[in-house]
Formats: sequence, structure tokens, C-alpha cells
Amino acid sequence: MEKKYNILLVEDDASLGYLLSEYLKMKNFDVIWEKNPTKVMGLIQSNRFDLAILDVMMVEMDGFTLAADISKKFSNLPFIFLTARSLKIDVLKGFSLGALDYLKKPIDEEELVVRIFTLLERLNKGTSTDKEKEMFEIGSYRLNSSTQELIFESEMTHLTSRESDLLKYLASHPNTLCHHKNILETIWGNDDYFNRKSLNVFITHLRKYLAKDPSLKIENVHGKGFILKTDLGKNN
Amino acid sequence: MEKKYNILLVEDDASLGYLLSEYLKMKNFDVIWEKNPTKVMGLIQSNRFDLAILDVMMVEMDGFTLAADISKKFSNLPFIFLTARSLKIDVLKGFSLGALDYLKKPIDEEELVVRIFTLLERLNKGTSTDKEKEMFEIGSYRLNSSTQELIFESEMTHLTSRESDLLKYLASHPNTLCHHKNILETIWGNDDYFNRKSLNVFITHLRKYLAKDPSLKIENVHGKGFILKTDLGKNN
DNA sequence: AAATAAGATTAATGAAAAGTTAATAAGATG
DNA sequence: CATCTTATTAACTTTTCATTAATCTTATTT
Repeated sequence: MEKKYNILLVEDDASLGYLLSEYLKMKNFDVIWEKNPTKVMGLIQSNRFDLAILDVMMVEMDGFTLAADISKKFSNLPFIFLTARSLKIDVLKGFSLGALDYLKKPIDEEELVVRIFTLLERLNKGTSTDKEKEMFEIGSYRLNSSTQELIFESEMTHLTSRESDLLKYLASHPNTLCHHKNILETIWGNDDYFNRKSLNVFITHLRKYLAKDPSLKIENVHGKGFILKTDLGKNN
Repeated sequence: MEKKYNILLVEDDASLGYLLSEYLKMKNFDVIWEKNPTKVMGLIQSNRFDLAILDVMMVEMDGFTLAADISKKFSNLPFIFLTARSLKIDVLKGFSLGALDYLKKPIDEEELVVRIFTLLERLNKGTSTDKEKEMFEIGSYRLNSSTQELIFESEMTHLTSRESDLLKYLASHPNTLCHHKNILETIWGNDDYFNRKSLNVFITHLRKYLAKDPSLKIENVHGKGFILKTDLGKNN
């Protein structure tokens, strides 16, 4: 159940507009295709969009002026340009207006979708609850955090929930200091004296599990937290 | 005073590499151009970059595998691809690896600069205000104030919290007199006789750590405080 | 130059933090 | 109910690190 993004496509060319909007719908976007650029502001007023795709060359209205209007009134609506003109000056103008991308025709629909999708995912990273990764590569180990299995070569070890959660936490921030405060608050729910003791016990567990790969190390930063180091010995 | 971005350009083609790196430098980016992709991981380890630009087709190593390595070990380093191949499958692969953009040759340098710049500005929008700087360049040393590591030519030393805090303080005011009053109040919390003694001890520690770079010196101004001099020989 | 204060350096101390192993308690499973 | 699993707590050792002390060196003042 992935999130459905709402896209506003402003394109006065009938065939390209049809092609793109159908393709985007096929790819699970909610698309509103508007042929008339003068009606766009009203549309934005009454709908919620995640992204606007604007053609630069339209008969009724210039895509650039439309973009300027949009960013003036709805500054939080991201937009990208689509254009047949690949004049350099236009590209620069497009970006200076605040466009997140500037695509030249002929458009490859598949590429368009990928660009749009990664763009939106990136924009939403902070806000939405980012979907949880479940497989982690940790040196020569692999952790499946949903089955709580830690795999090394052909050996498989079953981790307890705490072990798995902790390793997952560390593995999603490799080579970065993880403050015990944060670890405890996310995994244990709160940070007190006893949970810290508990954390230490599990760090010991994990160190034992990870001992087979000498390039891995869980380091402690006194009074701060722990770091899962994954690249020891390669460059020092 | 605008922020200067550090860019890593990985390009094994001599003429294109030269052209791009010079152009980017002209546009006020700090550029390190690396011809050999196998050396890139080491470079990243010992330098701080805001963005990596990777050529896809290189003789020694595929840009895609390089990107995979980078995002595995340095997941917070954003990267974009540069390529002569405009195969659709490559574009998709590029984005699926986490690239922020995918540019096809022939590259228009001006467009490249605009894309890079808007990208970096967007990335830094969230972080710049509230997040503290954590990497510091101190002569030929680099301090990671978060992991409390001091790096000198692939040698790594662990600093204690006080050492790291103090060095960070001095490094954020290089070649400037830091009054002990201010140092003590920010790091120790208050300025008394004993904390001053303590400060002296830590200054000694730092001097020992920094001894390997003769261009660095922590000088004392009698009765006032300390100065971290980073450009000895320039004025004396 | 003598006296005094400030700084530098090295070492000693002690408290807090981390590491480890084992015991206990609480839940689940059969 | 007996057993197994798992997280927590306990008991204990080791390590880490800021502080303090002790001693020596360098400035500043008179």
C-alpha cells in the first residue's frame, strides 16, 4: 500500500498530454491533466498536489510565467519543467525560478516516472514515516530484521527481538555515532539507568555475533553512545 | 560570504575532467578531481565532500559499482551520474542506486553548475540552520566532532569529549584569540580557578595531538586566552 | 634581579561508565 | 505444570577520563 502521489500535468499539446497522463496513471500516480494554463491557479486552489509538471511552450501562456505565479501563491508546491526548447538560457531560467528538474523533449516516459518518483520520495523523506528497510548488509553478515535472522556465509543465527532491533538501529546508521539516549528512546521507550545497563548487555551480545568479520566493530564513545564501524582496516 | 561547496569529480577522461573541474572551480566550488575510481573510497574517508559527480563509463571501474560502494559506506554523501551512454536502462539504474541526477553527455557546463548548485542549496536548506557543523579541517588534520575522531593522513586518534569540544571550539575560531573565560563558560559551564587549571591540561593534550603538522600551533596570550594558529609562516 | 603570577607538563586519584558473566523473573509454549 | 526463551537485574571487573596535585617553566611587574 504505497502512497499515491497527486500530480498536476499542464500540457496544451493533446497527444503528448494524453500519452503522459495515461502513462503516469498506469504507474499509480493520481493525475490531473489541464490543457489550459490559465485555469491552473484555480485548480491548485481547490486540489492538493504533490507536484506540478509544466510545459514551457504553451499557446495561451508561457510556462515560466505560470511557474512564477505558482511559486508566488503556492510556494510549497514543487514543480518541474517539460520542454521542446533546449535553449541553454531556458534551462537556467527554469532552475532559477525554482524548478526541481528540467526535462527536454523527446521525453522518455519511463525516465520521467523515475525522476518524478525519486524526487517525490526525497521530498517526503522527512515528513512521511519512511518505509522501513528490512534487509541490512553488515560487513559480510546480512540481517533480516523481520525474521530476526543474522546470516554469515551459510550459517544462520536467530536473534532475539532486542538484539535484532538494536543491530537494525546501528546498521541503519553505520559509521555514525548513535547516542544511547536515542537508541534507548526508540527501542526501549525511555532512557533510564537500568535500560542503559540493559543496552550494555545487548551490545556485548552483538559484539559476539559480529566477531566473525574482523572488519566490523561496535565502538563506544565514552558518555555518548555507540558506533557500528563497517570499514576498518581498508584505509588505515 | 557564501558557503563554498566541496565537490568530488570522478572522471577518467583527462580532457573532460580538466574542463569540468576548472569550470567548477571558476564557479567557486572546491573541486577535487580524481582520475582513478579505485582511489575514491580513500579520498572520501579523508575529505569532506558535499557532492560526488561520477562518470558511469570508466576503464578501471564501473561508476555504478562505485556508487553502490559509496552509498553503502558513506550513505550521507549525495552523488550524481555523468554519462555518455544514454541507454534508458542505465538512467533507471542510476536513479535506483540513489543518484540525485543523471546527466548525459555532451554536458553543458553551465547547466551542470546550475543543477549542482540548486541541488546543494536544496539539500542544505533543512540542515544549515539548526544542525551544527561537525567536520573541521585543521591544517592537515580533520576533526569529526561527532565521533570525536582526529584524523591525520589515515591515522585516526580518539579524542575524549573535553578534548574534542575544546578543539572544536578553537577550530571554529581559527587565528582568533579565544578568551579562556569564554571557553570555560561554553565548555565547562563556569569559569573558576580549578577549571582554568583543567583547561591548561587539555591545551597540553591538544598540542601533543597536533604536533605532526608544524604549521599548526596553539599559542597562549598571557592572561587572556589561546589562539589556534593555522597559517604559520604567513605573518611570522 | 627578585618576586609574583600565569602557564606548561606530567603524574596521581577517584568516580563514573562500560564490559562481562551469571542469576532471576516474566512470558510463552507445549 | 514443566520447560524454554528472553529481557532485566545483579554482581563484579575493567577501562576511561576529568579533575586535582605537584613540579617546573615562562612572563610580568616593580
